[in-house]
Amino acid sequence: MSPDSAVNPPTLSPRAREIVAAAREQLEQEGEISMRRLADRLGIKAPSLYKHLPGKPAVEAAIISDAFLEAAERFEAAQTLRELGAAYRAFALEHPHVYRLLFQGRLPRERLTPGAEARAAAPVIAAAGGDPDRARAIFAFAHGMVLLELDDRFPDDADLEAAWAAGLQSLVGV
Amino acid sequence: MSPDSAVNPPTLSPRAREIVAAAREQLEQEGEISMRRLADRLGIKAPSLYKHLPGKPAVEAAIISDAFLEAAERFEAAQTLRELGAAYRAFALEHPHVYRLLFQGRLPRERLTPGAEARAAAPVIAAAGGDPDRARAIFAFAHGMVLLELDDRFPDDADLEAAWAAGLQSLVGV
DNA sequence: GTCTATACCCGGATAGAC
DNA sequence: GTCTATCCGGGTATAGAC
Repeated sequence: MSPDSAVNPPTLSPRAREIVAAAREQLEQEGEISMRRLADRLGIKAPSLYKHLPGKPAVEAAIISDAFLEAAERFEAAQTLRELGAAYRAFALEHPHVYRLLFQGRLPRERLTPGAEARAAAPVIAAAGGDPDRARAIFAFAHGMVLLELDDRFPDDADLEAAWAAGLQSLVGV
Repeated sequence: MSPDSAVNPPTLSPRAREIVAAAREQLEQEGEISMRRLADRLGIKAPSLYKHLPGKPAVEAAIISDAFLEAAERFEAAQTLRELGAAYRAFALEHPHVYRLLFQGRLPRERLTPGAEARAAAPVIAAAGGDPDRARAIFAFAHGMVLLELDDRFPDDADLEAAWAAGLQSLVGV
């Protein structure tokens, strides 16, 4: 067996990569992916997309794998837990729709680049000092803060910096 | 002006109440509301629904208002923060789709029964000792934990009781 | 191989007849 | 109060032209 006989994910053709790039753009700009509008964007008809990728879930999986690695790089650059929290929030606010694709709903793990999810998670685990329960609590706090902010759940005058500081200080004792 | 001249929400007719009850059932059982299947459930055609309620968002808003009050009653019964956390998680696990309707995405506040959202939030604020930053951090933690659990984001062998305990202990110092 | 046209099924919603 | 007919928007499968 050759090394790239891996089933997940199938290696993408150059044309498929172009489609995925356009889909990422569409997601960022429109907030969702529509196969029909994605085809418009590329100047082709919707069914043509299916010659390059098996369907919408495959397009999403490719975006997810890429974005996990992108996010991981930013998280790895953080030196302190406070920086990690800030990096996490910044990524979510800069790419809200991509954030939701990565962290909301069930993850199609079978379709993802192996290791991509784990690499994004690693900095959080490290910051928790190796305690998995604490790491999960910190992750849940950050995820909850980001989603509540993206979903406009906090009052307009809420001091979110202070809430982040309060949470991180309590959870990690910084 | 009479007391019930309130614009939000419009008082529902008995028939509309029946429709909303059926929609709640559908949401719990199927995980989503479809106006077509909702009509099937009631033995009528989809367009007939629109004679009683203006559309799907109105159906959802009625369910949300009811469910906020339902959840509030359960949260108010909690005596300690540990109990409140347990009550929060239990509600989410018993009614996962309703939970998402209540707490995920933008809330159609204009359509809701006034005060319903605030009443569900009050016990959390009280448990935080009146500190709004801390209350937001606790809420974010609980929301994140619940969503990550519902979305199957934790490993199967994760000890979620321990993660809840770790988070609540840190955040409130119990 | 790459595209197109067509069509199917699902969804929410509206107009107008009974 | 309910109906039928209809529109628009999705994802996607198939057939066939180039």
